Amino acid sequence: MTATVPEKPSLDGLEERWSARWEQAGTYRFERTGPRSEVFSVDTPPPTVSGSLHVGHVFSYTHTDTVARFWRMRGKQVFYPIGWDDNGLPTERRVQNFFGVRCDPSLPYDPAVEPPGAKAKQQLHISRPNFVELCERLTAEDEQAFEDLFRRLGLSVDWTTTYTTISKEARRVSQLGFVLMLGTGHAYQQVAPTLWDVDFQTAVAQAELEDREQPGAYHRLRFGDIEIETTRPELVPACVALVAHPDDPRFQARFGDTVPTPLFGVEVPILAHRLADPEKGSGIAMICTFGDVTDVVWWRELHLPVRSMLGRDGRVLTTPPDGVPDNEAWQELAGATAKQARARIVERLQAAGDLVGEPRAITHPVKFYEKGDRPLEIVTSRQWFIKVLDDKEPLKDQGRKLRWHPPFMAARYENWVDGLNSDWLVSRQRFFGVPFPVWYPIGDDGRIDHDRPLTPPEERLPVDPSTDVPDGYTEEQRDRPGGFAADPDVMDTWATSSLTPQIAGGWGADPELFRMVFPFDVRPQGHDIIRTWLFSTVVRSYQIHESALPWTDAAISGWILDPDRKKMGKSKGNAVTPMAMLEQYGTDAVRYWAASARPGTDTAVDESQMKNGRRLATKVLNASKFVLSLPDGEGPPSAPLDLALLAGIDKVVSEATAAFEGYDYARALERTEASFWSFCDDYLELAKNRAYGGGAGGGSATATLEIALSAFLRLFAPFLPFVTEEVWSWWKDGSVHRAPWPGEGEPGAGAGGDPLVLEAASDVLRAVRKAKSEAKVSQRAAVDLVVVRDTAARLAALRAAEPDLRHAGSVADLRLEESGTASVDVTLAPPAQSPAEAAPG
RNA sequence: GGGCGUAUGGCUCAGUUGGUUAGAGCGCAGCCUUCACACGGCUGAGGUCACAGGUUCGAGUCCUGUUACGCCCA
Repeated sequence: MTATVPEKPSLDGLEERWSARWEQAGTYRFERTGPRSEVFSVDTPPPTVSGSLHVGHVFSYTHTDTVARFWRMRGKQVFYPIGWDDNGLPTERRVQNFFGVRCDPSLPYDPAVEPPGAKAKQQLHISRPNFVELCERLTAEDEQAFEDLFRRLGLSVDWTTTYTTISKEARRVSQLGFVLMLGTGHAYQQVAPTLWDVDFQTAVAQAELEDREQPGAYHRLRFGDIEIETTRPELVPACVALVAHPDDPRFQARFGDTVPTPLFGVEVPILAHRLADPEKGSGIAMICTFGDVTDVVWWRELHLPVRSMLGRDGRVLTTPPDGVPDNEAWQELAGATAKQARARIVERLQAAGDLVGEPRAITHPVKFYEKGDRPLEIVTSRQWFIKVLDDKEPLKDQGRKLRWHPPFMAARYENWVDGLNSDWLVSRQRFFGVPFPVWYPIGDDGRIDHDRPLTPPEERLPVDPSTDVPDGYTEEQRDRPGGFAADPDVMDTWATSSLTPQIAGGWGADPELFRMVFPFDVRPQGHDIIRTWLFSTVVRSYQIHESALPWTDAAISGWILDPDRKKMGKSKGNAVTPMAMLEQYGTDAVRYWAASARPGTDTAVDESQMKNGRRLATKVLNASKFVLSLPDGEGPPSAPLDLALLAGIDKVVSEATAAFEGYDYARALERTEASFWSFCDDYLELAKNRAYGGGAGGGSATATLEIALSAFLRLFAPFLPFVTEEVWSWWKDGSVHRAPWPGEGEPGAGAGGDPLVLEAASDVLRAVRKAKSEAKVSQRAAVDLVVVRDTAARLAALRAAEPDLRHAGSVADLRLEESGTASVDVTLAPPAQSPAEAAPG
């Protein structure tokens, strides 16, 4: 072939070489040509850069990349940006420790601030804009590490379109989304009891909860003549009522009575409510403000007073709630953590004779913030919410309209929406995040008027209300009577990352781009964040973009497990470094492993699969070298064996294409790979002699080899981008990754060959090899006679490839006999004879 | 408690609407240094497809139940 084949082709060093070339040539650059229908847009997950790199990144991002590469070869303009999620708690904590600073949103911006560093004895308090600057400085380094990995992994993202979730542009989009939803009433604020993390001192949303089984104990307490059971005896001072099921005969006569709380003697009513479980404990429970979410329901529905006893730091307040005596028992609790308070009050209850029997140990599920270490408490505070409960049904419809890959993942979404029990709480009492673009007027009496929030016009966004001033006010009026006050909170991370399609697509800033890419084609992501990222993105698009879905397809990838099939976690010390893996096996090999995993399937790290991937890449290199060092093909293919091969390739192409269209990259790879191995093992051996120029049909063979190689390289290109590009560069202009996907209209496509010719010849060849193998002789050993008995149809097919078969097996005499029972008998030449003398021809 | 998924050779997995001797890789065994390939090739051993019923001419594949494991939700 007209090609420049290296003497000794190698896989080493391909990554550096081709990554640089692709960057230089803009191979993966998104071009704004053509309409939306010719664009394939990917809403890529922005990884949390403050976390560590792990194999999971390599895994799922490879899946997306194979699909993006497929569509690029299909002629689409691929919009494949990537973002870095630097917004949120993980970054906040890292920056505090790294720079020795603490954010104080009440401070003004100081352009000359000097962070003291990690070793500082005292944390320096700095303004929110200063803090954000430091976050940006630190995350820039982290982002570089991610970018290095993803480039090494060969992701075909367009590196000119990266974004970060704390960038000015992301803040603009995030705030714009909020302001619009405030205008439509989808966002609202409310003073309400909410789940609260006492360590982070912030409210948390339903989506961030997790139940953890915790040891606890039922304590049977005496309230007058009634005995209740509780796992949280320390909340007795916060008790506002007792509650039993309305149908419970044990308590029906008592509804309306009051009983005194132990130790404090506060009279509380006995009430009826359907949520009281007669089976649980003594059948009657105490309602405290607030011990758990059921307390909140009871409190609301039974119109009970509030007796709060825990502060935002999770400690008992110094002064008792209204109506509760400031007695010795209280003073012993004041200032204690919930855990300490429990131990103290149990002792006192015991001494007072109000504890019946011994506490009964149990394990029960307790709600935690997923990033938290202590059980959540419930405190009353002012928070921002986004309405979702009102839209449950339409949001479920949105989920049904989405094409899920694999389809069963849709159930996760539907389950979650069904289980929603509160609106989406989006405010966080933290610093590093997108601030709410809101101020409040302060009355002349100094009271903040939360009912009349002031928002900036769209063109002023993004703003930081802690340093920016609402229209019509001056900085001097900040926090003064008659002036204004900034909303102190920031948005939940998901409130911003729920807008990644809008951020990446330039919503509100680049209408041309937005029209070309939105709604996106696909959201690839893990199933662990269906309830957060996927759900919240659906909500935002539904509410902002007139009921639009943000994408048509959701490709859900599984989790990566360590080799022992345990969940891969950096804390467990079992995480394999992805860069080391890429260096050891080569990128193509690691991608092969990742792409072998079925969509949505949890997958173990399997180095043997990477070895196999490397073997495949090497095979591609060697087979290509062989094909490309042959004489030029003189087409078109005409020999029956050659047409049979091409028919097989047609089939593989259509299977791989269909698989890719359904996001089943793994099937596409499997089909291609299986076909490629039989191409190498069987077809190549059978066609070799003709290709070298021996016998008739040499031109057909070389033309066929050329067509086949071209197709295989392109079929493999999404999976093995480096080795395929390397080989492509030996004989073609341009990048294989911009070459058209094989299909109809190709040379050799639809030539109408009979696959049986290749199949029958391969079967006989295999039998010959087996005979030689069992006789422990070289595969080059001569065969005197092969007798094939088979059906007329198969013999006819075989006859069409007879010279090829005889050359490939060094067979002197081939006899074909029609028979009902198929068999192949191989008679080797006598061992005394040397191979050279026995060679046929 | 509700939902989803998985169960196939020693290991990791494929098996698309039910159809001829259930496939691959790794591992294992044997052979071959062959003019594309020893960072290789060829050949082979190894499976009552979790269990029990059922539908069917025919079930790894469909239905029912059971068990085990994983995940999501409450």
